[in-house]
Amino acid sequence: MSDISLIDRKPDVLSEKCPSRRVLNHVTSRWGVLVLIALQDGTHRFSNLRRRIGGVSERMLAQTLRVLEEDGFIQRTAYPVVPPHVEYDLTPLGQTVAEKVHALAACIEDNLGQILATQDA
Amino acid sequence: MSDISLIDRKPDVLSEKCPSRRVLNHVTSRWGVLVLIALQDGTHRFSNLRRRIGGVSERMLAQTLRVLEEDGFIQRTAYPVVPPHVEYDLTPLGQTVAEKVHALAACIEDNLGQILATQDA
DNA sequence: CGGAATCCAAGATGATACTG
DNA sequence: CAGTATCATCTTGGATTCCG
Repeated sequence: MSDISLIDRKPDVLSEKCPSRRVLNHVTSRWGVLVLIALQDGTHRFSNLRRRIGGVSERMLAQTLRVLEEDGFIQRTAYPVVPPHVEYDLTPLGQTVAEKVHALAACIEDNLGQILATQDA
Repeated sequence: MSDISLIDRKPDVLSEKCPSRRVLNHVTSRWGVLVLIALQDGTHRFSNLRRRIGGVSERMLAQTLRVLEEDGFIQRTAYPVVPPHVEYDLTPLGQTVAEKVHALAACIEDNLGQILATQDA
């Protein structure tokens, strides 16, 4: 007797236990979304990213970068010099995901007028 | 002297004060993503949705539905009968957004194998 | 059935100070 | 520069109870 959860044929975010949901949460986290978008135009250093993403704290930026690196979306490159020099890039997979995230954000930006009007009504 | 923040020419999620970021947070919230995906195949009732989205509590489902309705992504229709009968649908704008969200989720589901392998390494 | 209200636990986030 | 450690806070989320 086969157990579908063991075979795990097809990931499904609607299923409570599916690991895809955890990854999705990383990507759609408050700062994860913005980091992916900010990295779309190429390599960035830590403080550069921090300036680019309005309102993010050092702590949350570092944490978000670490999580997204663990998932394989971000490539971290540290040059052993002083003062430290660390660069962040999207991996190929990261670029794919970033495109989707960016499309979503753009969609919201494009319709923001309508959305805000709806809320007022 | 023009104030760009007042003119608000172009919404930008990377800007701390931009209202688009608030909306983006609603859409990418833990349950918001899943509600939008679950509603893609048409009308659903409350308890139906609750069963479909693994792990969501009544409280969070109700709250998420309300927020997404306020943003104009979801249409709520209550029939004045007893017992109560309430239906939820995506609005046209909601469908647009749901497509982007679904594309993102599908992208993660498709690459889940690679992602999990990366994490183990 | 479809919620709203309350209470409480857990996790996310931030400010600050410190370090290699 | 690029973080980490610590502590305080603020938000999220869940369980339960009650209601039209």
